[in-house]
Amino acid sequence: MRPASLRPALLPQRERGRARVASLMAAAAALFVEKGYDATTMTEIASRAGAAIGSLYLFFPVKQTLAQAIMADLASRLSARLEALQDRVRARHAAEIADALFDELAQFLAENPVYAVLLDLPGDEDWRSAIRLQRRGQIAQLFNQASPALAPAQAERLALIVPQLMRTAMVVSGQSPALREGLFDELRSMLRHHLAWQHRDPLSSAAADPTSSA
Amino acid sequence: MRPASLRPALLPQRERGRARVASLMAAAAALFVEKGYDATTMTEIASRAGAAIGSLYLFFPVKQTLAQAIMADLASRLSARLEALQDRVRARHAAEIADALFDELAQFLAENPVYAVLLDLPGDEDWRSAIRLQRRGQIAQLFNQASPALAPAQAERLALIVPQLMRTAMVVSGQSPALREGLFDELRSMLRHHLAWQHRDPLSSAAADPTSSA
Amino acid sequence: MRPASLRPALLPQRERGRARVASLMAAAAALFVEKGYDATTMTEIASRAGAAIGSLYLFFPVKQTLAQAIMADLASRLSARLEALQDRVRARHAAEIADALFDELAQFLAENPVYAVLLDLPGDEDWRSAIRLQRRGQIAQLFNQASPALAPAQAERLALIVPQLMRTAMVVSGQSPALREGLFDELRSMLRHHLAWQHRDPLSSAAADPTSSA
Amino acid sequence: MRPASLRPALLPQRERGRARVASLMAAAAALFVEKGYDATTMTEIASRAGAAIGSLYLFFPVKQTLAQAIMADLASRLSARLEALQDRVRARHAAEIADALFDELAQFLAENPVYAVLLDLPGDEDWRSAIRLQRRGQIAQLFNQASPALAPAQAERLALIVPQLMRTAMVVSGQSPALREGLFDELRSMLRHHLAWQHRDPLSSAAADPTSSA
DNA sequence: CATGAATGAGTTTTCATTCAT
DNA sequence: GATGAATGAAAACTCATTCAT
Repeated sequence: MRPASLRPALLPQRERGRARVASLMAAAAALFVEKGYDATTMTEIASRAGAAIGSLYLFFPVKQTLAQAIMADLASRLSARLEALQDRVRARHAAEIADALFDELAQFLAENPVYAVLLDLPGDEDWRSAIRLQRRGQIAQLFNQASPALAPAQAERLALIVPQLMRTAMVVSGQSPALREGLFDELRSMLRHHLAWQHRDPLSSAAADPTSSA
Repeated sequence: MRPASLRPALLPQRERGRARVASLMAAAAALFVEKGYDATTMTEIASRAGAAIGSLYLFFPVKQTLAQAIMADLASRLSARLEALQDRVRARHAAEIADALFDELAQFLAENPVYAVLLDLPGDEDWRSAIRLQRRGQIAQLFNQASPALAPAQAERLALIVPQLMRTAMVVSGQSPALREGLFDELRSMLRHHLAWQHRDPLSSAAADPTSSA
Repeated sequence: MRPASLRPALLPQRERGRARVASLMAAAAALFVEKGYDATTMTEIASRAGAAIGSLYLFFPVKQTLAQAIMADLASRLSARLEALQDRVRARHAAEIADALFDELAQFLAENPVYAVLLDLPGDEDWRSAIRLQRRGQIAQLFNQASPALAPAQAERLALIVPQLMRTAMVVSGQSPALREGLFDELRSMLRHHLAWQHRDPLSSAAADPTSSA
Repeated sequence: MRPASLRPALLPQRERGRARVASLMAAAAALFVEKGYDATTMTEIASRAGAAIGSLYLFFPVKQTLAQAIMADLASRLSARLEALQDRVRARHAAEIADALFDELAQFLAENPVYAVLLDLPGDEDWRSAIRLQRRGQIAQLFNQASPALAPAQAERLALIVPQLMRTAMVVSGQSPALREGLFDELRSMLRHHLAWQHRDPLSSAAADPTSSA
């Protein structure tokens, strides 16, 4: 493996180029999901996209740039969705926000399984942390607008938790449909109750918690 | 090169061999956690264990067998722990069981981070599914003994969910200690409340759920 | 390492590639003859052909495929020759056919010693049997067209015998030239007389065989 | 691969040692026939013989010494048989000698297929040539005692040819029994006629050869 | 003598990346 | 831009041989 070239990824100028880049990214995404990032070879990607290996390198001079490009695209799509969501749930109860967020993420991950694959790669490159950070920020924002208001620290924690809960749901996508369905509801309700509990009438708190370990 | 699986994994018969196998597995586990499975080379493993590459292949004729051996070991340790746990929580409330299970898994994963790394590898070999299946079965058992009783289907779901919640907790282990601490408690309490809620006095059920989306 | 046969043998599409493939096969053939199949390394082949090891694997992803490619080529050449021969000897006496076949094979093996080397490798892969079978069929055909006609079963036997006689002749190619010369003639005449004898005037048969062991 | 040790093969002193050596040689011979010399590993040989790899090296410090030991044994057995044969066929007709020799070799090779395998290895070590030379000499002797006498040069040639004819018969040992049987007879009669022809009444020679290419 | 672990040079094979056309 | 051949460092894996007990 020679040192990665410094040449930046060529930006496709014409329509034809943009289509080609899209098909290369699609092929790569599909393969990353099927076999994992490491096990997928550049040659395989090119060939699945019906392109020559040279063409692939024209646009993505280093394998990682493919991952980055795919993730940049998905991150911005997700970001847009979350932004739209933000408008819809402003000033709702945290439980409702969680519910909506849950659905949004579920749909997104179902449509773009490669997102999880690439975000969970070992190693911690900067661009990956950056994407995670941005997502966390956006989700925290979402919860910060809840009414009644959440403690900012909890919003932070939820921003970490919710996406992971989603991954749980995804992991079992290979399971029987019935199980998956139930699982989904269970997770969603768990989250909802959690938030409901924390923001119920504080007076009844201590007495009502049958699980308090104290 | 003839097919890789013809050469059987030698099982060490003398003390010296057993020690070497242990040190090789330890070196491999450490490296898998540090750099990921794919990025770790056999040469590196051998060298970290202070062994010759040939010695490594003597016991683990294919890289995958290392992963399998490590996982087989960890799976049986975890299984033993869960069995012990089962005796301690028999006939407790589901919420309590969840709490105890949560702690048990947390400790196990903290001590054996390689467990998560190897179980989450891309691809779906049989031995990996088998390990997952066994774990699910054991955890479901745990919940099936709860009192008041859970629906068996829910026990199944929880057996899927709890380990994932744990992973969530682990994933963020790179975060600031303060955040991690809070996160941990948040997850645990989420689970506890969820179970508490579902199995509280049934009479007050419908009226008391402030989050019902209906 | 994933199973070796997933990476398909690239077939060269440009002139440059075809030339390289030819030179790789030539280098391999030469080395197989010089040192035997097993003792020849892929590295050595590439280097003798003036190519990088990666280029060799580009076209021959497994060592065996080199042997196969070489044999496929030679087998088709030999087949063509035998077909041509068939036209020349149609309806001749079996002894004459044998003689001509003998010469044809002798020349072929002298020009392509690797043919014998690769056909005689230990193990019995399918492609090797297939080549042998085809050759047998073609030679049997040759003898089936003899006049007077041979019993089909004998044609079959000859198809097995003649190539081996040739090998005999080749094996001793390391001997002194004088001996080799005589040997060659001896083998050829043995075959000729054998066939002549069996198909002479049947009336004198029994009485004339001075060697009958009866 | 380190340089071959200079330590000579240990000669087994006690009965137990001799038995072990025999079983090691038997295991090696069997494997050499099954998979070829190169493809057979020392470890495999030891394990098939139920011995430790260390024990194998105790008696055969280099892989080649195994081949040599096996061949030395077989060569002397064959030599003894040929010597016995010599007494039985003294002063017989060359055709009869050939016939008897044919049978003798056939039986020997059927019983000891490893003989052919090891004698035909690529490369030309001295010990191998020596064995071939000795065999040739002995067979030439056989024919030199024929009556009427053969030209010494022809005896030499036959000494080269007959063993090869035998190999022909062996090569097809995988064929259907019927074919094999017929093949055997065909080869034997070919040889018999060849010798009969050459030593018939010289007066009728020219006229009687229907295949003379002149 | 026996044994089984250990060794490491040598082989095959892979694949990200570059180059010539 | 496009293509397909070329590259070679690095990885996986082998196995004859040696060594410690």
